Amino acid sequence: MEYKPDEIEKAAREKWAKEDIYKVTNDSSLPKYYVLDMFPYPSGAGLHVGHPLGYIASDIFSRFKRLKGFNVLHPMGWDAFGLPAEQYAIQTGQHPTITTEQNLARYRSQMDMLGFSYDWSREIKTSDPKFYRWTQWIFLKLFGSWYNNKTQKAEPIETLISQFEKLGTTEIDAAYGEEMTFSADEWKSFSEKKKSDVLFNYRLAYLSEAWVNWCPALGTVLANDEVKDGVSERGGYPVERKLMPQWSLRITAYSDRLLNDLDTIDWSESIKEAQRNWIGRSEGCSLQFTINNPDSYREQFTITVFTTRPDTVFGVTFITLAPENELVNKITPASHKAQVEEYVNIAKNKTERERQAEKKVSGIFTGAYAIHPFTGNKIPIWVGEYVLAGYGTGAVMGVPAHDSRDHAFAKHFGLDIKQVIEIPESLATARNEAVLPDNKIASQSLAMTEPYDGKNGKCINSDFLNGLDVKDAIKRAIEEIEKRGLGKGKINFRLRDAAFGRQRYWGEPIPIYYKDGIPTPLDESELPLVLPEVDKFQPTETGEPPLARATTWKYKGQYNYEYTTMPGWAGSSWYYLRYEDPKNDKEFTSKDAINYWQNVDLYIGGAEHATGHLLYFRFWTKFLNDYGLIPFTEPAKKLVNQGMIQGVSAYITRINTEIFVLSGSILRTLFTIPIIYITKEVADKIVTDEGMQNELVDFLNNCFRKFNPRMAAFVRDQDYSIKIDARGRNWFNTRPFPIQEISANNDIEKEKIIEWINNYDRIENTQIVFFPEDNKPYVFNREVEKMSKSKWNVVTPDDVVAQYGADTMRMYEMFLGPLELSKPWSTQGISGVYNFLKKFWRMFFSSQWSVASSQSEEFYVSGEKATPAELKILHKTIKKIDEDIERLSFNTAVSAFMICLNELYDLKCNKREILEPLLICLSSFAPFVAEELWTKLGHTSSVVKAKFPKFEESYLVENTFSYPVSFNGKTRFMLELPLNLSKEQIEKEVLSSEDAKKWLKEAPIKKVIVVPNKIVNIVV
RNA sequence: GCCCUGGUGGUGGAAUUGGUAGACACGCAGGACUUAAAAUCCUGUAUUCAUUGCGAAUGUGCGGGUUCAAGUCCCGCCCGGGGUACCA
Repeated sequence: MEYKPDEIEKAAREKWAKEDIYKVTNDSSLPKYYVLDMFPYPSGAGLHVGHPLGYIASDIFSRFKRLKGFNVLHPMGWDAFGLPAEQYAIQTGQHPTITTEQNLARYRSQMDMLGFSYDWSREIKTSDPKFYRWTQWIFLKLFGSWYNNKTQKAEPIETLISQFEKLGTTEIDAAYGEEMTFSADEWKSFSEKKKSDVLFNYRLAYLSEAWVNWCPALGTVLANDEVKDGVSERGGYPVERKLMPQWSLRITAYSDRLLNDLDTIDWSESIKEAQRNWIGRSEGCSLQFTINNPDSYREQFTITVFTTRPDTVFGVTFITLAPENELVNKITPASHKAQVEEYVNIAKNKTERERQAEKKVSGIFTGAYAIHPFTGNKIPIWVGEYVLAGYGTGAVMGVPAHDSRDHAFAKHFGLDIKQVIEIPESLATARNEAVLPDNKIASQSLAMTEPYDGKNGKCINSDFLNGLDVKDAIKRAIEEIEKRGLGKGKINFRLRDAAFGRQRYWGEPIPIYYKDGIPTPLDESELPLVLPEVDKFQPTETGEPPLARATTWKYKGQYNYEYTTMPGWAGSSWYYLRYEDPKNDKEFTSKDAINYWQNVDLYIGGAEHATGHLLYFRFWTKFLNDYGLIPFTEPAKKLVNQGMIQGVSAYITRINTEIFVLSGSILRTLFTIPIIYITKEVADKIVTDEGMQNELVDFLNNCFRKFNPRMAAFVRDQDYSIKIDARGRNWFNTRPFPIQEISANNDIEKEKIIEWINNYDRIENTQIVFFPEDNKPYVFNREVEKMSKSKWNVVTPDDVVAQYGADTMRMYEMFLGPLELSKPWSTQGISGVYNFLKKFWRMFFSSQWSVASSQSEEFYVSGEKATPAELKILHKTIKKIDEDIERLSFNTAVSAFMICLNELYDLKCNKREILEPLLICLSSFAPFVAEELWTKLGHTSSVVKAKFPKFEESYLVENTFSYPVSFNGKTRFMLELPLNLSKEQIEKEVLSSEDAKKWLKEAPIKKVIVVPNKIVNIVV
């Protein structure tokens, strides 16, 4: 009987569905295991071959754990809120609910096709009010909490209020936005509104005026991790900085714990490192500078800076403020006001992208001076873009000798550079700076051409710090600063609070309404606050978010609800808990469920969520733990990042058709020039080769004449000829072409290109020309990159499954290489896995050993007793598979199956005693084949419920070992010796062997190394 | 720039604790079966030299080192991939 994947897979799918085979219960005496895939966003394109990589791995692991006797929670659901569905809704008017439903139905069917063992009775969807009710509930808890630094826990806001009432701000050590001090009496005298504002300074979910990443094209605010290179991660639209009222979560309160607890979890080093960098802890101190203000009527101000290098305080020669710093306006004397304001305005209004692109130094002198707290010197105060408003105090002390940015700034504006740390001799030499006899360096004063920011060296020119090493000097300087009351030791984090409001429709409503201008939370009992219907998904004419369109969007018909919605990551920050008890309408998850399932044992997903989702995920877990709602502080014990399966895209190069011609005084575009396709090779040649350039110019001029006689006349009349800017690569456009259409040689008949362009670009074929005009096929330029619809390089699993079956697809993706590795998709080699499955199948059919036709073969396994050799092969494989799955080394496990099969095949083994346990091992990789053969073996229950075969060491016991014998480390021959020999006996045996004599000849033996059961090495 | 990764045959990759480098698979070459094809099976396949057989030398990005022994450990470079960037 032939192996027909489509038939057996269909049958198995139906069987599993009918028997509800993957359902798991919460009341089990078995040990639990929780395997989770990262929450997918169901996009319109469906799954491509890259998506299932992690799902296959987690599925194999889940099935394996089930066979090993665990009660395995392996759920799937949908991160259903999000921008693409809403953008689509804006374009088509179709409600995001509908699009989302369609998309996830497609995902679901693809997942079923691949045989994933999800318990679909636990399916969740973030856009379902039954789910987001609890997201809102957690938000309200965050809103009603402050962070007590003393207990290192979130606490109800009421405890803070009662402290305010008793003691004001004294004795409070809380995470806050800005420093506040008031007495209990003052607190009591505050208006309701004022009290509300003050509390927002402490709440974990709060509303404040904040600089945000505003994306005009998307009409919304984005979190830091949603902005890449100054543009939005989704869509690539420019992002501006804007000051606006904004809901945020005080994740910064958890900085320390988020950082420290990384050491307790088994996550990849690269993710942990990315989080450490993102959190960005730095130790230092604050330091105050008073302002030397000649305008005596003006208020006295102080500037506080944050520095990690107080040891360099004597090297301060200027102070720089961020353009956004409020002090700029206050300290600038009238004489400088105009210029400073102009500079500040320009700097503030730049987009993130412009700021990042701008590499040159910019800044302006404010006209004001500060007093150096130790030397009493007057030092100028500048404003500079390189100082960030959001970090530290938005002000830095300029130490140009020992900070590269300060150095660049000082050099550019001709400010003093004062060296205060000795440069180590080796470095000074490397820099060609003369070293004087007494180990002082010639450039120790003014002429430092490069900054030295290293932390090795002793302080010089630094009064009480002189002679101290940097490390000691830092301590000493902080001591002195604290003693003189100029500042105090401080730890700063790079991590910012997370913007939580989105000016969009398709997200969870924020359960807040505004009563007399005071943001007021809904009561828990009033949840869920359900997303209202709106006539359009766009902002209102006055620029308010879409929710403002809903006339009913009022609390008790009276007070306006909050118009912004939650960001995409809200639901995914806690969803893993909901799977444990997905239907509960009394609690987010029951205590019993949490106590049984606990946190995720194995979490598999892409590395792109390193600083976004995975940080919020940990943050919310810690918060819920603070309230005793869950008994653990980390959401996932082990995290594995699967590599990306990239696509290969084919690029076609064409000459930029926007050729401008100066007509009179206006630049006109010549639209009528044909589209000219050239290969990458030709394009590269044109850039450098003048002969080729001339040829192309002639060619273009001919095209004019041929395709546009009027233009040809113009060209002739004006004696116009096209010039090519050899440096300007912009001259060429590249455009992706569907990769599936192209042969392995990367070439294609030109007619095909023309046909495709007609269809997709709607350009008539008379307008398409190739250069040079030979008859050879067009050769493409290939690139390996992310699979994406827009690049026409997407390969779906559907095609692969149709051709080879899901089992082959599953095993092949695993066979490609280590799970964590990224690799381009290629089906080269898939036949190896397919052949394996076919061969495995044939082992179960009677006449397999005759080479005759396969038509008449019947299912047959022998009941004979297995031989020791057969048992050895089986148990070697059981051991290997078990170990490999445990360490997620699926590629080597697949190899092990192949090796096992080859060996059994050589022995012509078709014994049940061997094949049946092997089938169970294979069932987590190829569940369909396994189910079919399992049934044929006469079992009535599913292979899913089988027990993983027990490994018996006794079958593997050997009494001899084949020693590789090497001379000077080079292996020369093998020698089989009994295992029970002593080192001395082994040495004797080896030296007396014929082979050894041949190699030894007369050479004297210096030493013989014998490692029992490993190797023998003879040194001559 | 900084941080994290990785670099092994024609290709994907294996070598888990320093102990036979190249498992397994693809591809390729040759052969069997067949009228033929598909399917299946067998043999070979790191490189170079030698081939009459035995063989020999080289070899895990490059240059050093430690060791009886290095793909694996140490030092210094080069290249690819990913992350991040005025974070004071």
